[in-house]
Amino acid sequence: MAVSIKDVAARAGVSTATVSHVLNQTRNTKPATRQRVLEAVAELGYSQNLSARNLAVGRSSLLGLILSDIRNPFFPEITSAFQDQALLHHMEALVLNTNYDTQRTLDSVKRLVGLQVPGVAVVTSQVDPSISEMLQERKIAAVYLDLGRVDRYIANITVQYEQGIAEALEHLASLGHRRIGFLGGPAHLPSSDRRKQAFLDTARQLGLEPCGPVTSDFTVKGGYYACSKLLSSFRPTAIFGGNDLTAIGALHCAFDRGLRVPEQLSVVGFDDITFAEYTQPALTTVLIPRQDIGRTAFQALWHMISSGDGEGREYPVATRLIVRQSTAPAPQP
Amino acid sequence: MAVSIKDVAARAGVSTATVSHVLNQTRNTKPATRQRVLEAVAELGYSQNLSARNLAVGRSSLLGLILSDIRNPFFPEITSAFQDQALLHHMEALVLNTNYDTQRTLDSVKRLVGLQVPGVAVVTSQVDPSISEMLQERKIAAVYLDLGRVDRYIANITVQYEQGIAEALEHLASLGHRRIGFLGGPAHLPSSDRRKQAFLDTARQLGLEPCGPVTSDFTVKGGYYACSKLLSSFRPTAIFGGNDLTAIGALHCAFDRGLRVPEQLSVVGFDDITFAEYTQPALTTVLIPRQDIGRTAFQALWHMISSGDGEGREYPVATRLIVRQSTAPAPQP
DNA sequence: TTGAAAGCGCTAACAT
DNA sequence: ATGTTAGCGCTTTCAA
Repeated sequence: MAVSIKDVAARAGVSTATVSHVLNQTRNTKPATRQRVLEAVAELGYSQNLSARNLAVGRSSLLGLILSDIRNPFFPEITSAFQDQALLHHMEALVLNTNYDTQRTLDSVKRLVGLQVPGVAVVTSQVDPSISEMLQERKIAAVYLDLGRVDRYIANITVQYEQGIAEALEHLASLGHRRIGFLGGPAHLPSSDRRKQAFLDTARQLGLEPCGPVTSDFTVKGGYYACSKLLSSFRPTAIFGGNDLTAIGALHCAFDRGLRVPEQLSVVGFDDITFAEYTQPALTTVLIPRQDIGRTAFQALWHMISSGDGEGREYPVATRLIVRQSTAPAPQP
Repeated sequence: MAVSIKDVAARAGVSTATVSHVLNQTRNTKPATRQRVLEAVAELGYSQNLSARNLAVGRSSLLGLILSDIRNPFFPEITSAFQDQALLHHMEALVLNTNYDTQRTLDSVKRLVGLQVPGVAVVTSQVDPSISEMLQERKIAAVYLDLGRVDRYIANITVQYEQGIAEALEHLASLGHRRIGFLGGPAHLPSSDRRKQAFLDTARQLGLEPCGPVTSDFTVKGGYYACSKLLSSFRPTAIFGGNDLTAIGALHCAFDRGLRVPEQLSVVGFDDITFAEYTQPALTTVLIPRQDIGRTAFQALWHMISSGDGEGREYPVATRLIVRQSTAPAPQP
């Protein structure tokens, strides 16, 4: 039906092997032959059947990218950078959305295994051990976000929250803030815990009075209620959101209480460049470089795939503080 | 290397044909046999090689989803709904990002052709004719957004902006607004043109004084400058953003000029449920049901793929007005 | 109810 | 420098 390599070979008057080699640049060919093949390809509008190719070479040109929620603005940035890198290496990114559902994550991995992908980036807040096991057993390269483990076929990206949080607190302290609230995330999330710990450690070090942490579930609504609780119990002049959605919730909460940000309440959140456009310009943020994460994830996979042994590495990714419209604390009544 | 269908067959003491049929439920098998096969599959941890399967059946289980910008919050919603539908039908969605680049769109299509996908959803603001031609020639089902054409292997989704815009204007008029600005999009975009036209038509019909349109490029920054220009030339009490990013830009502009929204300036934009969480609660919006678009896109493809003839259809998708914190125009100085 | 075997389109030895 | 050909793992017709 569709035009196949045989048609091209016939048209160009060469063997299929030659066509294959020309297309993949996998051995020398006389310029004239090469030319004829390329012409035939163009004339017939031929495009490689990648299923066949993948079957023959035993691995797919697809790379898996498992995300917990593509609708969370955190992830499209990662996706985009990952895809761009993949494209450069003639690979495709197959993005799978798990909706924070462990079972669905497992299913996704199985589907990727069936697709014979050589590598998978797992960018979810939690990773069930069965997932990394399944991948490692099959020698499929995998890179995780803040998993904290490195092994054969297992690489890890560590976001350096600590440094960004320290910068943010130093900034607030230098403006004169002392009572700073923290809206923490779910206790079971390692990244949530690290952020809280970094906040508390740095706050102590700087001699500040940390308020809270009050726990939220890392959603806008959760941030709203946590902030509400925090403002009722303490009188912070600044609030640090445990993640970006939480900080947005805090903004809404401040708005509803008639507290102007940042004049009467400074809010700091996590963020990245694109997302900043959609929110109020008053939000000072710790930037999590999502593009870097996406790019690094690909590179980690690529490294394991192309280096024979598949030995994984640790990839630190720095955060950065973005200051906007900061003010000193308002005088208290 | 990996466990193949042969291994399963051997383990279960049956032929590969039987294994295949059991797995695909494509013919009756004695329950006992079936049982043995399934056990063997479980024990060996077998998963189908989809490359081989796709090669054999001549079509991939992948569906293409071409987006102009995955980082624009408009698209992840669509992606998510599309993927969910695909999953229900045991298909994968391969999401490709074109960054509004025509050449890259063309490349994406070629890659999808190579992957033997049976269908492609093209959700970009512009579609080069060469793309729909290439797909149609190869009998690959395609669905477009606001392309305005239906044919064999070509379906179309039409977003009913007109109705949503009319509702919005009626709403503003009923509050007492009369001078309403419009921030239009690029002239070459059909959807941009339709929105502007709908605005002007309805405004005339309601006896309002339309201000503008001032043209923007459908970005936040573009909306900011367009709004700035509009406010300098006219004295509108309300502004209608040509798309969601534009409306956000208008909000920022109003903020920077010290105009409170909506007390001193009502801003209406396009939006959808999720996105609304990230923006100010003051923005009344015409909701573009992105989930509906994603779901409908899949269904359109599926219909063409499974109905023998591949005849495309027209799929209208309604918009909806979401009113928030609306106010009457402030008394003018 | 099951099995044998011929492809699907491509790659990569091995030949020439 | 190029051609021949044996698979890759699966589906599916045809036989049994």
